[in-house]
Amino acid sequence: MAKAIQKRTLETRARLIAAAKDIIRENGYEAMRVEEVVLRAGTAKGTFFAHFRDKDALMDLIIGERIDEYLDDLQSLPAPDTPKKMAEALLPLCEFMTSERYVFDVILRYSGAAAQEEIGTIATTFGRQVEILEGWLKTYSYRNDVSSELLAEGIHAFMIQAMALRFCALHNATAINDRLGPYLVAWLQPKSG
Amino acid sequence: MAKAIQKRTLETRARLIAAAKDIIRENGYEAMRVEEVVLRAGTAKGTFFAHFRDKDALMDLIIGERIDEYLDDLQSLPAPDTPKKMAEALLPLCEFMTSERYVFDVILRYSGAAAQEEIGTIATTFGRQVEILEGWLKTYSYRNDVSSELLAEGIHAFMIQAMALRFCALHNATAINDRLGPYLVAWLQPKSG
DNA sequence: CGGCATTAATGACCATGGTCAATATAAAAT
DNA sequence: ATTTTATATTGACCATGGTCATTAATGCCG
Repeated sequence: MAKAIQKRTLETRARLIAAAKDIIRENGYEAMRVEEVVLRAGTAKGTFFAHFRDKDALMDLIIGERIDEYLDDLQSLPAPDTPKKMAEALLPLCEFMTSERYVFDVILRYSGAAAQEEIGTIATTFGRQVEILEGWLKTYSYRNDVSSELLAEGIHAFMIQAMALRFCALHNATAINDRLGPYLVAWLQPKSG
Repeated sequence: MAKAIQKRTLETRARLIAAAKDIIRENGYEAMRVEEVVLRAGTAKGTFFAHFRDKDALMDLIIGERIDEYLDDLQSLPAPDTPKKMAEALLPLCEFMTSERYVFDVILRYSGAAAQEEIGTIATTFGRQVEILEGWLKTYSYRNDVSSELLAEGIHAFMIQAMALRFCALHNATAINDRLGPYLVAWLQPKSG
């Protein structure tokens, strides 16, 4: 049996999401409070949790949506033909992901598909990102001793690493791309065995 | 001026830590509640926060201590001469780090030196780990087109990636080492340019 | 219509981490 | 020993996410 979702439901949900986005636009992701969302949306608190498993589930949705926009941009770009250019192409996405400590935390938490069962929006975007990277890797052959899937996963790992070090007191002097660039060169164009 | 810490302070602190460890031993990391710690230690709640910035700071301490033990083990081992053996050597540490979703979350949060200013225990262990890896990399030359520091950071990135995928609904079928092994082979012994 | 079943919304309530002005204790100065 | 200062402890209180039994809409059917 289909769910038979009422129109009202969709409206309420839309109002909640809109309210959350407003708050984020005004004061950033970290500032989002369920109470405030619910107040602006004109619903009771319980309603929020009838629509979203928890606060993070809504964050996952909103952040994931945003990531998807960056991936759209990436996809409209020509495949970069050097590791350095690749790092540059990925920079805007990295910058968004690290725009707030809180945002990066949510992404880390959900990228590993935190919510055990369901695959959330962010986790989905990660799959998509790996696909885009694989496309790039097939366009220009960087190295061919390993599968492009493995290469793509590696790029992902290095992105996370470069971003994480941004928040590290010991290492935050270096810009993301001054770190990601060398990583990708070493990963995609090793000089020898 | 030195702080002139009282003996009492150290005792209280020790009681708090001991209580927390007891709870963890009995019911796991996730189960640790400040209220319960304080109850067992026989102090007021406020005392807890006079000793630790927040709950996570204590977790950082306890988990970091544990990681240090694993690093001691690693250090007492002979340097592994192949990427595969390296992955095997790192397995116990990886298993501890992923023993609970919550533990991995704390590690991720604090590895990037979450608490902006102070360098916590976990962040410190990460520095130490990189040192150990660098030692290994210098003993047997894997590849020499890049610095061993960069290589060590890469190994770290791949460890995180392999562990994160453990919690991913899409990828949790693969064992950590079936993933880490290939990563390290590709990273440390690339076959060509 | 007017009942009837299904789905949505409500808000009082709970769990838990965290704060802070007030108080008690220890160490130093007289 | 008494006063003074520094440090540690306290617990009532707050902030915020999350729950759930109850109530209200909605839509269907005769």
